[in-house]
Amino acid sequence: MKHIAEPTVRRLSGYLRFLEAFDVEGHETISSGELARAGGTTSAQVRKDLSFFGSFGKRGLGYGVKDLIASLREILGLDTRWPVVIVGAGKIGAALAQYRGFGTHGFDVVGIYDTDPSRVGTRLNGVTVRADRYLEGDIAALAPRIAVLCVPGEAAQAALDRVVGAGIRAVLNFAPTSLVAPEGVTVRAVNMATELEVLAYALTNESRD
Amino acid sequence: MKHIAEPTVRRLSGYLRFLEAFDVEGHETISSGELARAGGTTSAQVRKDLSFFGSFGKRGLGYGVKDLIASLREILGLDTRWPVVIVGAGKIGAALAQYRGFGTHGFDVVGIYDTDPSRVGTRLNGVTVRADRYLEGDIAALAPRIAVLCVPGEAAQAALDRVVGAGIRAVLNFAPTSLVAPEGVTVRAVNMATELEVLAYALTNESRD
DNA sequence: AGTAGCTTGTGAAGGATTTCACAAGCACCC
DNA sequence: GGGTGCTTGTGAAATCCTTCACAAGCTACT
Repeated sequence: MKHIAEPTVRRLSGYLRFLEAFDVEGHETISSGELARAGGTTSAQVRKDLSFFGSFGKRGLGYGVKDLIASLREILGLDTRWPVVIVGAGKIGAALAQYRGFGTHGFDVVGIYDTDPSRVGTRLNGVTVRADRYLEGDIAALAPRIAVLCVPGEAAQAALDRVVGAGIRAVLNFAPTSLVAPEGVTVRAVNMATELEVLAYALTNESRD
Repeated sequence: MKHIAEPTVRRLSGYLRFLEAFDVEGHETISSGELARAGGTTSAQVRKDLSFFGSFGKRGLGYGVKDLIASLREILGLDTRWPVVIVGAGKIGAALAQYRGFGTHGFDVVGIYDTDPSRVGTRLNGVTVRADRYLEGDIAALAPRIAVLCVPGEAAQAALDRVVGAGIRAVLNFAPTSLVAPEGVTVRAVNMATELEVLAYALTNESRD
């Protein structure tokens, strides 16, 4: 398979998100133009994005909503479920653990870890917070493929090293620190400060030309 | 000013994040190569990113850490403080409101709003949750420039329309829905599902070539 | 069966971003 | 004061991504 650009994958995910809602509303088909408007892009972009993976539409008609959902789920690797561990049960970790959309999108939280004894033992959405010393053993036993880091910035690199050492190769980092990972490990960062700064930049340079 | 690509702005934000930590560690100067390693990019990219805005380094030496921090803050528009409102005081809204990094990076939460009477009146990090009917009036009075949406997906578009109607032109959306905004309004989305799906895609296609 | 009206899929063109490569500049040392 | 070793800043080249534009294909209708 040819290499696919990350922005393309992101857009596919967005299309899927919209299609799920569109399906619930009872629509049977959708055109690339409608999908584009919802995804903030152009119809040509939508068709090009999809064309990397095959041809899913009917000319003159558009795309079958349910079919396209199924195709996108398969493309994104969502036709299997993904076990996930959350490292850090503070505010953000706890909020994530209780986020229901997690489960409905194919991701199962199989473990939550924290160093703070006062948090260990609490239940979050059916999963009990465990002491962080069980982290490596549990990863070996439960074989999660993805780790979500919700630890303070100072602890993030150490947490990354631990989960990577235990065999994890995909990490979602909520700590406000940029992490260094070995080759072959995918790290994605969700960083409040960065998002706000991009907005601040946009506002500052509104009068750009 | 020439138009600057968003990925560039994102990287600048990342450099700033790293430099702040680097400064605390007591370093005086940094080379583009070190900055690149921390930011997961290349030294040429770092220099190119900075060159859009001027020349901040000394040949043979690198960049003065404090100087570069100051320059980046100015570039990103962080030399003034930005008042922010948070719409929705559920798990995520509450977690954000209590996130201290918010304030230390130049953003002040001046209002938090919710429709749920049981949440109205609670204090989060010094700010009292107010009923959503005050939203428009408060925006007019307090003149926040940025709104952070932490409402359920079904309510997100309506929330966006309200804050935009009240004069907000930059929005950070945590709801798992893609929103349609009028021209001139910048909307950034932080979407757990999308981030996880990008990871799932990466894992599924590990053996790409 | 033929025509009209849409919409997809896709090569080619265009534009944007990243990488390359090297001249220019600074500090330190002999 | 000239030489050495590094590092920046930046045009030019290369790569990557998006947009264009149109042939092909489907449905519905006459």
